[in-house]
This record gives sequence, C-alpha cells and structure tokens, in this order.
Amino acid sequence: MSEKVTIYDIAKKLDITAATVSRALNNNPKISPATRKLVLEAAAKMNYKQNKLAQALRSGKSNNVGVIVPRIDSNFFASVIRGIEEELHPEGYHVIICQTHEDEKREIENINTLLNAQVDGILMSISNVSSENEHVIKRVIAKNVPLVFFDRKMNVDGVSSVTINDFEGGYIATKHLIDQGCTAIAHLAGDQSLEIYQNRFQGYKQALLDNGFPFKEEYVLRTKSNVDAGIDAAKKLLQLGNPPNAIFSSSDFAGLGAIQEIKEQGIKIPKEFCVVGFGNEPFTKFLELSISSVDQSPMEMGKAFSSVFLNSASNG
Amino acid sequence: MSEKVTIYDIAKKLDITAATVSRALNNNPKISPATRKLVLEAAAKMNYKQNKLAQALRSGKSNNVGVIVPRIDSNFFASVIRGIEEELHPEGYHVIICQTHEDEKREIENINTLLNAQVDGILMSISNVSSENEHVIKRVIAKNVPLVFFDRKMNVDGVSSVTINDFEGGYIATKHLIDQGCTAIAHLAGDQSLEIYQNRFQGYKQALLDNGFPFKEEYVLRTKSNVDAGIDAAKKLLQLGNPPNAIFSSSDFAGLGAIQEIKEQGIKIPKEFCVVGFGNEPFTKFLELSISSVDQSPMEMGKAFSSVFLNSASNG
DNA sequence: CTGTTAGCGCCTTCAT
DNA sequence: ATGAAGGCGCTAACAG
Repeated sequence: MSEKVTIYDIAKKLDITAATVSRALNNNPKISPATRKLVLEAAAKMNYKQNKLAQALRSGKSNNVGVIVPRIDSNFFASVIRGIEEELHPEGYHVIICQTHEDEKREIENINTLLNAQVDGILMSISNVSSENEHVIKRVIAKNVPLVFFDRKMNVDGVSSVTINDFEGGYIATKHLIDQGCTAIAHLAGDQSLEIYQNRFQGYKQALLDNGFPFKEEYVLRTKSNVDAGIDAAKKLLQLGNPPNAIFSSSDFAGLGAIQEIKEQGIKIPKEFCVVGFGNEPFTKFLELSISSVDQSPMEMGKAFSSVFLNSASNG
Repeated sequence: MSEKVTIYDIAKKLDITAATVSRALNNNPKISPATRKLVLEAAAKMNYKQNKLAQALRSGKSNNVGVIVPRIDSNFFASVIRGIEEELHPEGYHVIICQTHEDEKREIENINTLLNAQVDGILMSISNVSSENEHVIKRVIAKNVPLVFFDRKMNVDGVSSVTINDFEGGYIATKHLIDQGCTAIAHLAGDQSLEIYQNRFQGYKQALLDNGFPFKEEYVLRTKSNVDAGIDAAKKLLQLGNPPNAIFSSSDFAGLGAIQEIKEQGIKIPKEFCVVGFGNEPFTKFLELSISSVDQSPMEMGKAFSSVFLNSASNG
C-alpha cells in the first residue's frame, strides 16, 4: 500500500522545507550539491513521483494535447496520431483522443472539453464547416491555445493547417489514369463543403483540361466516404449511355466499393476499367494493382503538426 | 481575449462567495433556486468554464484513463481504443494514448507517466513479460489504480483481463482448415512467452489431435507478427521434404506474407494451399477467400474494458 | 441556505 | 543556500 508521497514527506524526513525539496528536484541552481544529493536519494528511496496535476494547475500547463478526429479506427487518422505521439512523447506530452463521428455537436463538445481539461494544444480534422463551430474555434484562439488543422481544414485567421496538396494529388491521380490510356474518367467527389474535396476535384478538372479531355458533369458524383456509397456511384455511372472507363475516387473506401460493383458486373479490372483512390488505406496495397492510391503520408502530417505545435508552444 | 474566468469572478460580480457559486454550479441541493439561477446566468454570460485540472487535484480524480498499446496504427488496437472512447466519453472520461513499440523500457516508462498524470485507470496490452514490468505493475495495484489487460495479458493477482478465447480461436481456425480438406497443416506460432500465442498454439494442437492428425514439430515455426516473417516462414515450410498444404498463422500479417510467398512459388490459393490468419486486420476482407481470419472483435474488447473499469471505479 | 476556512501538491517570489 | 508564505481553482467540512 504505497501511499502518496509528496515533497512534504521528503522534507519532513530530511528536516528541511518543501521548497528546498522542490528546488532540488527541479535542478534549481541555487542549491548545494550536498542537499540535492540527499533529496534525490530520499526521493528514490521513498519512491516519490511528481503529481503532474498539481504541477499543471500551478503552471497552467497540462502537458497534454488534444486530437479530434472523425474516428480513430481508420488507418489514416490512426497514423496521424501515431506520428504525433511519437514526436511529442519525448517532449513529455500526452495525446488525448476525441472522436466526432462526423457529428457537429460532438465536435463542439469535444473542443470545449479539451479546453476545460486545459490542453496545451489542439489538432483537429474538422467534420463540418459551420458558423457554430467557427464560433468555438475563435474562442480557442482567444484563449491562446495553439490550434492546428490537418487533412480537412477551415480557413480561420490565426490557425495553421497541415495538409497535403490536395489539388496536386487530384491532378496526379487523374493524370495517372490518362497515362494508363483511360479515355473517359469519372470522379467520385466527396462533400464539397470541405476544402480537401474541392481541391481534389479541381485537380481532376485541371488534369482533364491540360490533356485535352472534356469535363463532363455527369461523370462527377458526390459520394460519402464509404464502401456502399462507392457501390451506388459505380452503378449509376455504368448505367450512363456513355459510361466511363476509369474512376478517380476522392476516398479509398468509395473507390473500393466502386471496384466491387464493377467486378460484380463482369468488367475486368484493370484491363477494362481503372480505379484510383485517395488516402492510401492499407488494404489498397493488397489489391494487386486493381486500385492505386495517392499517399497522404499521415505519419508525416502528425509529425508536421508536432513541430508547428512545439514551435508555437515555445514562442507562446 | 477572453481571460480566465473563475468562480471567484462570478462570486465577486454577484457579491456572494465562491463556495456558493461552486454549489450552484454543482447542483448542490443546499442552495436557493434563486441564487442558482443567478449564478448559472452569470456563468453563461461570462463564459465560465470549469478548470478540470483544479477539480482533479482537489478530488484526486482526473477523469482520464490511459491506454497502452504496442502501436496505434493497427486496426486491432485502433478499434479497441475506439470502443473505449465511445463507451467512456459519455461518462466524462478522456482517453490518453501511449505506444510501446514492443519496447519494454517504454512500457515501464509509460506506466509511470500515466501514474504521474493521475489517471483513474489503465488498460494495456503488454508487450513483454518480465520481472521488471511485473514490479511496476504491482505498484499500480498498490496505488489502487484499476488495471485491465486486454489481448496480451499477464497473470498477476488483482488484475482483470479482457481477451477472446485464444485457445478456442486456434482450435476453430485449425478445424476450419481440416474441414476444407487440408491434410498437412503448419502453424506460424508467435512469441511463445505471450500467453495468447501459447493458447492459439494449444488450440491448434488440440484440433489436430481431436481429428486424428499427427502433430509435427517441423510444421511449427515461431515468427514475428509481420509480413517479412511470414515470407521467410513459408519459404522454410515449402522446402521441407514433406511440405504442408495449409497454414494457420497466429498473425494476419505473417499470414499475408506466407500467402505472398506461396503465390510467388506458383502454388494456387486456395485450391492447393489454404491459409487462415488471426486478428482480422481489414485487408483480410479484400483477399477473396485466399485468407480467412479469426475475428477478435476489438470494439467489443474496448467496451468490455470500459464496463470493468466503470465498475471498479464506482466500487473503489 | 450561505459564509468561512482550509487544503489538494506544487512552485516561486520575498526574505534571511 | 534555505525558509516562510502565498496562490493556481476548486470543493468539503464546519459554522451560523
């Protein structure tokens, strides 16, 4: 039953003050080597552990950062978090996870809870763009808590963001299909209120334009990022009088659904039809060339956030 | 610049005491409806947010739980965490993530940091069984911090654990292969110092025995849980004078590697060779029957932990 | 029903 | 180099 050991316990045992113990423990220069040694030894013997909570209250610094993602069990988000954790752990920070499930209320609620928990920074991939959460986000800024967006962002003054170049990604993906000899390329566009999807869409358009292909409105379908949405979309596309022979999907999941449907209809992939996804979910690696995917390098994003954060933390 | 608003600020404005404000905010029965209303309104107007840190220090309860996993970017662990987060969020708890990368030092370090951060509970999938970490774990118990193992566990008095029945899983997987007509079944066993791998191995043995198949030592290879290890293992097995025609792999990743190598050698899966994995990484779903996998239901594990934890938290 | 007091564990002036 | 004192923000025990 090792009870709580505080600096007072050490002080009492050594017949000195808690202040002195604190100084010794914190490598304060104003202390004699002798007492420091004594304190350190006693601390070790008594198995003293600093109470981070008290320190946090005192210093106003919790050494925690919050990460808000739609869901954690997606390889992309998990990898981002891994990147953050690996970078920040050595600096003494912890990572607190929040999920929104794309729900705006939970998103706002999560920001507030993290603020109440006095996190030193917040990294988020926003689910919704609305005046509601814009309001909360402004409060984060007012509180001087470093906020960084990643992947899906929102343009707010004073907020950095870490994204890949989605325009370029969309461009490359489309160009890749063109290079493969595809002549009629459809696009599964995501939620167009989110900038990343807009940009991927623009990249797609630009690639068509630059390579002399016409842009056809009926080849663009807005889909959710899941397998079923991809199946539906593929069905619709294949029913067109002049169906496409390739798809650039904004999402790996939708792309996978499309592939399933296309195969289902007896069309050979990739001989007769090509699909490129976006996001690089690990399953894309095992589909034997039937789907390529633009890599978002999530680990790198996580690490990028960490340096942005550490910077603003030390300058703040 | 919305500065920190404390209960003292509210108290001053209303010309009452901080204690009264606190009571009003916490729905303490001993307070007049009138003052409560006043306080609540003022709090809202002044945009007061409770400082959880202060509350935590005061109450000795941080409302955080720590989760220690080898890595977070594995679908299995991510799903467990998702299960925990979903269950615990409504109860006001946060989830703090730590990764060990299978490193014993980081494992011990993580436990200590979580303890220092005053978490209310710890859920961990241990990487190593050693006297070192057994020592730290005993300290967790001594501190009365609820500790629950999941997936990979360790037998320590006073520690619950949440696992699937690995023995049964191994048994079912092997039986499945036998039912498919496989006659020579090899086993990629994991690290045998971990109980889950021992149990899967035992399940494998038992299934062979119960169905009249001989157990052959040379059919059992200890492998790490990654693709390369699976490739190596398959190479060795196929070089045997009497090679197997099926593999039960303790790990999906090793299983995948084995499949790659087997295909590489021109052997048809699943016609000539069957592989069953364990863990249910999502990619197994897209391999068109070439690999089956035992489902570990990670979300359920996460939820199971949560109820164990909430129980001990309320009884503790 | 409300005010007073005290302390959670730590650190940091201000003295000495 | 060390001690004394106060406060981070909150709540619980004790008065009244």
